[in-house]
Amino acid sequence: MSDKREQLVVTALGLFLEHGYHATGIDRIVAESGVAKMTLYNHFESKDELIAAALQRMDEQWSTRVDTYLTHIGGSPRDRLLAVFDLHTQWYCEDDFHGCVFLKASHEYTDPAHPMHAFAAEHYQRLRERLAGLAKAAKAKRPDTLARQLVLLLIGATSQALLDDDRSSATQAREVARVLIDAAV
Amino acid sequence: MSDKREQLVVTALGLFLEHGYHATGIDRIVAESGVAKMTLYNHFESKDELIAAALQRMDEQWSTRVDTYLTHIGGSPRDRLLAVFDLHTQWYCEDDFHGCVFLKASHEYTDPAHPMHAFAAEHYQRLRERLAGLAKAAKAKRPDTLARQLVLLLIGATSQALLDDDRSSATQAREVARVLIDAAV
DNA sequence: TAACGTATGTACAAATCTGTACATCGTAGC
DNA sequence: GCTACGATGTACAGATTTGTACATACGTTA
Repeated sequence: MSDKREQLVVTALGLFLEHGYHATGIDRIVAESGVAKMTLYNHFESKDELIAAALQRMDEQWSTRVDTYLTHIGGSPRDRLLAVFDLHTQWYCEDDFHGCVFLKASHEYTDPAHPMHAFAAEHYQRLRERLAGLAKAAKAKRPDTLARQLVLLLIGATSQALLDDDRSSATQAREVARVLIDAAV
Repeated sequence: MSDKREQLVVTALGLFLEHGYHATGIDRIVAESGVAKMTLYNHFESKDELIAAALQRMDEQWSTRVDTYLTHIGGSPRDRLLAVFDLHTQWYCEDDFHGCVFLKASHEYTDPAHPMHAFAAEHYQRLRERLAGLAKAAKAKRPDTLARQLVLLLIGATSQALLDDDRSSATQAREVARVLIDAAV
């Protein structure tokens, strides 16, 4: 019966996204999740552990989301590289889009050695490796370099989407990506 | 004798950069600046006003820094567009680099209507317009589109430099920028 | 029926947060 | 020397923070 734990992580994730980690208090998480405070501390040792669980969950969520989207899209490796940008456009158009929890973590915990910051870096490292695999399949000359460039574009698009409330930044980044990919094969 | 006000803004800016806005308390700003708390509230009505003053100051600081760097560099408009990326590399290599206060503001205050978020968006809008002017001087076909792409690259480079503790992300973005600029003229 | 694990609600501890009150000190101008 | 003003230090108010104590209730299982 880990229904309560699930509710806590989901509620916390939403609040962290909208208001940040430091600005979101335990009391608010408890109130909005409809769970008793003692239940929270029964499932998690501390607020930091709840944050870590929320990041972990978002990481898994994105992993499967990218997986299912790319397998559903199909097409050539090049098409799938570009499709990642379409997926980001979908994301930015969601009503509850408030940026990326991992970029947010790197901004609130600037020390690279901090667990939250480190996990955020690893999340994007995993994305980078996945794109490098696709780039290699697309016969790019330097797949790792291309993957790094594409992730930089995605991070830029996500940051700009939040900053300018601009849902089109991913299509804009996609145009740049197309030029890069076609130049790299 | 607004020496104290200056000291407060400088100290606050550094703390906001390293720890964020919500995580930085008034007491710490007061302690590290060596100024009495009442002096702070003599110069600023509230913490939010101090944050606003810090953002304002950083905006002016960057404006003059870009100005002096570009006039010192000289060269063609194309060279100066690329030089902006070199300036960012310089920035990332500073010891006290902890990301961008404006991107940080957009992450901690996700509501686009929030004054801090709005000011951050305006800061990058000013940069965008400046780059559009250079792009026009470089005879780019669509200078506004190019400027948007370049700002997206800069935002991506800055976010990635913080996330991955990677001081080379600006040179990486510069490579992409070079391709875009040469394709746009 | 009895026992056990989980969830609950309230109350609280201890620290920290923003902002204020107030008496005092130091200096610059008249 | 006197006045005015900015800066100081301390103490505090009131709210909020994370985390805990404890008695109670519910449901399942033995």
